[in-house]
Amino acid sequence: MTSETITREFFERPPLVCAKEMLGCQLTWGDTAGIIVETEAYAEHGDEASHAFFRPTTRTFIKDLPPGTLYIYLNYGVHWLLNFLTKGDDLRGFVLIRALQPVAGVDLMRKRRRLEGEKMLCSGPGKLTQALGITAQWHGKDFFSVPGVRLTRNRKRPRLAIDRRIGITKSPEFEWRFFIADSEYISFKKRKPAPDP
DNA sequence: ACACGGATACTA
DNA sequence: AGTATCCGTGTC
Repeated sequence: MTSETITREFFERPPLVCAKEMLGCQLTWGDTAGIIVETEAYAEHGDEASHAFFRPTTRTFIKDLPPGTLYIYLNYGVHWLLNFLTKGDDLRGFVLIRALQPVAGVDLMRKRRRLEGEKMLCSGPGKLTQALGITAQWHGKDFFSVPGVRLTRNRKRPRLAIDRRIGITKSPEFEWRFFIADSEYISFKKRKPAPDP
């Protein structure tokens, strides 16, 4: 099976493009790994849900650091959330990793999560960081300089599904959440289709 | 439906 | 220093 390693050029594109293209890629983090099955995009400009909209330090972060830098922060005082900085020419922002399908180190994930069920291990942005052992110690680090960590594409493009982002109150209308349509490992069931008029 | 939780960044 | 903010999870 061919396996292509993702390099920095991947992230030299807009967050919407990267968020879609990361689906189906394998994220390896030390002794654990998972297929990315769900992502969300956040834009530097025009997106009120992005930290860049209300935090000067996040705008500085985007300006000063290279594409592929990890942006990790604590949410609700409990969960670390993993984001990648992406920089297209004039469209910059972040991709939030929201769910993985576990493929390696599953027993270690179970131990860290104190859970047995495989589908529960990484089916949420806070769950997957706990399963992979990700904390703020990698915040601001260049993904391509972290030992034992890599992104690879080792399967054909999955069938995409699109929906609104989850858990936000600002700019809720943007359909910037992407997931693998038939995956059993996403964080949130697909919204019911709108009833016929 | 609701409690839990704390680092961060911004104000003063 | 003090406080408002927050892109969730698990259990009720």
